[in-house]
Amino acid sequence: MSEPKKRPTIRDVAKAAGVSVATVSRTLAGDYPVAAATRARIQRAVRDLDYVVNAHARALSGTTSKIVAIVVHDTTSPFFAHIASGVEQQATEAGRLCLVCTTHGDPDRELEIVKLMREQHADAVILVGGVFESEEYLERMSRYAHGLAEAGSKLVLCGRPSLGRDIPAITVEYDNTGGAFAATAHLLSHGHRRIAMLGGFAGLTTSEQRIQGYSDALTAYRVPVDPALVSHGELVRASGYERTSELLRQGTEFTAIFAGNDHVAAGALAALREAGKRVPEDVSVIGFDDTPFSEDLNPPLTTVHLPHQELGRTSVRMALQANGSSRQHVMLGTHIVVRDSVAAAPRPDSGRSRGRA
Amino acid sequence: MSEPKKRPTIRDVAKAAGVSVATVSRTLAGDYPVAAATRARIQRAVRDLDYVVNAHARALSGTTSKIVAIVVHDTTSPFFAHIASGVEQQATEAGRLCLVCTTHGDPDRELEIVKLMREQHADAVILVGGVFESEEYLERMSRYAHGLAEAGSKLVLCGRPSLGRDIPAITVEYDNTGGAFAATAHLLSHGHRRIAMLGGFAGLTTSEQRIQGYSDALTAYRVPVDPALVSHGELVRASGYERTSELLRQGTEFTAIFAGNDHVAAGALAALREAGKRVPEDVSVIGFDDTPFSEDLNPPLTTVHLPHQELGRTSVRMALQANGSSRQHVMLGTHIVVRDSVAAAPRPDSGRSRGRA
DNA sequence: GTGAAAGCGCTAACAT
DNA sequence: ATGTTAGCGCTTTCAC
Repeated sequence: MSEPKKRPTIRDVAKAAGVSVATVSRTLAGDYPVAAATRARIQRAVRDLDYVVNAHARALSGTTSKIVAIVVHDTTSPFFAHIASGVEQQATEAGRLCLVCTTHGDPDRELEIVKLMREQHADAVILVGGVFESEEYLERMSRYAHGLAEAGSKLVLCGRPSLGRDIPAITVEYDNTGGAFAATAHLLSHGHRRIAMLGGFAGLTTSEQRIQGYSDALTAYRVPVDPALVSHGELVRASGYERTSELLRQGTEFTAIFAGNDHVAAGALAALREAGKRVPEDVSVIGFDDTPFSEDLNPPLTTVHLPHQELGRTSVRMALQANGSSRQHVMLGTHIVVRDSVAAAPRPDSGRSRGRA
Repeated sequence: MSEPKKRPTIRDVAKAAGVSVATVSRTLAGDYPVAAATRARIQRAVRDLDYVVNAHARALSGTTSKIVAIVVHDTTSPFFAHIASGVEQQATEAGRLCLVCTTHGDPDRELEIVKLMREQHADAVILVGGVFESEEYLERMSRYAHGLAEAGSKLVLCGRPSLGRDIPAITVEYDNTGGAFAATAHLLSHGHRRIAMLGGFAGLTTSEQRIQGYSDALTAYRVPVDPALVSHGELVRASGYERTSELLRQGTEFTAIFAGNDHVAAGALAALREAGKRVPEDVSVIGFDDTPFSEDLNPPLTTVHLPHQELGRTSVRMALQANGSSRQHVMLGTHIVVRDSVAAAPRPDSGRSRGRA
């Protein structure tokens, strides 16, 4: 076991090139007039010694950390994965490294992570996805925002609602309510009136917005909202499966399902199939997210497309733009992707669907 | 715009608590005897000032950077996403932050990233997935390994073959060849003899191994390998779709498909369906990966399960274990998940499949 | 165009 | 148990 011979420092390079460390630093930074000959000697030394700067030393002496942090609930869900991908790409283009952390939806963990990000002096911290907007949340977020701002980091809220003028945070949202409205209206315009809504956890901002869009659409069509048709739960496949099975078991009447996201839709599809219901002949299903696998579901899923990548890229862009004030607000659009899971509502007397009353 | 009032430093805390910086440092580190009263005063000061350490300063003065880096081709593919998730979780449990970078399969980009990781003094650098094993690759990887080792980082090769004793790198593989063998044997044991292999890019380590497993199984069953049945390409859905369509168009005879991964399988399924072939009655299909959406394909896909999460976790664990030498080697197992896409080969004269000769 | 030197905020000896 | 101090490796005035 040979001594881990210490890495060369800028001083070693300076010595090897016969110049001062200042000159080496300037040459490496590239933003300063340096004689061509000197530069060449330095670059040679760098190569010979296999020198790389120490990012911590650099970050410590003033300049930026070159790090962008993104915090998500979970990295494997396509919703987060695609947003993260957008962040990563844009960060890379901006010469930044990308730190990824997960909270699994735990607010305390989120708090802890934001603290870690402050320690890292990340250039930007991007908080993604829904949260429970309690009083406590507001207060906490306000502290985050200030702490980060003082540490010189930009805070961006991605896919979660704006907090208003007094808090230094950039907001990059997608039109959640609008998307849910469109999805519901799509079903409504196909003649469906009994539409089950498989929502997310009650209280979570994203869930509430989607349910809001659902209600708004119903109201616009003068269809009363039946509480028996809306349920809350985790937006995962198993939950979609269970909630749909339960609806069927209870004998609740419905001709369409608006799933809180595509995972839930996949579960609903499976439950329906198992119960012998045909989609879309007996029951129509519409999803939310438009993740890549949606087109391979059985049948291919009609769903609402969210601009995941763009959400991520925009977040980074806003945070990093030089003259950017904190507290900007952008809202990205959504649109429906029509595939094969929605059809006209079956005639009420056709008897295939629920009870022949 | 108020002055960005500078963040408090350890010195401010020391002053506020009426102690020396050393005491503060020790208290915060927690690994040193400090009088209860003193500790309390310090913690109070920390809270009052909203102090957080500067990770760069800490990293600079000797100790570790608390960072684990993972480099993947692409973050959105479930294969990488799930491995990354395992890495992230284990890193978090070990009190590390997780840096994620993507190469999009570009070896030069990989080189660049490894350099960045050296700058960051990451505790561990985990390179994930297949590579093109050229001479150049070997040489390059050897340089990586030494550069990283000198910077005090552990290098782990995850899901790529070991490089042998002389290179300081930990290898965490899954049984790629074995998995491919099992998949092919599964088809063979169902009576299939004409099995199309939709492989990955030629030259990529992972592709070669899977094709090797395929050939080995065929050979074990004394079935000749027909080059017309094996193709190379990107392991994405579109490629699976196109290659399958092409096979059909050419009139190549086959009763089963071994897809290089589940995305390719999804594409193959779509192409088959479009061509009026039933799966598994006319053609059987087996995938590779077992990503969550596989069970929702039409029909639910029989596939080879890879221990993604475990691969990630193990990589971190090996790299971080105190007494761990560099250059260990672990191989994780795989297994077949049976669903509905494989059935007995159709009787050759049943006429449903390819040419009635 | 180049050098000298003062930190950046922290940890780890080394004292006491 | 606590304090003093010397760096860690780099950037950045300020001189020349």
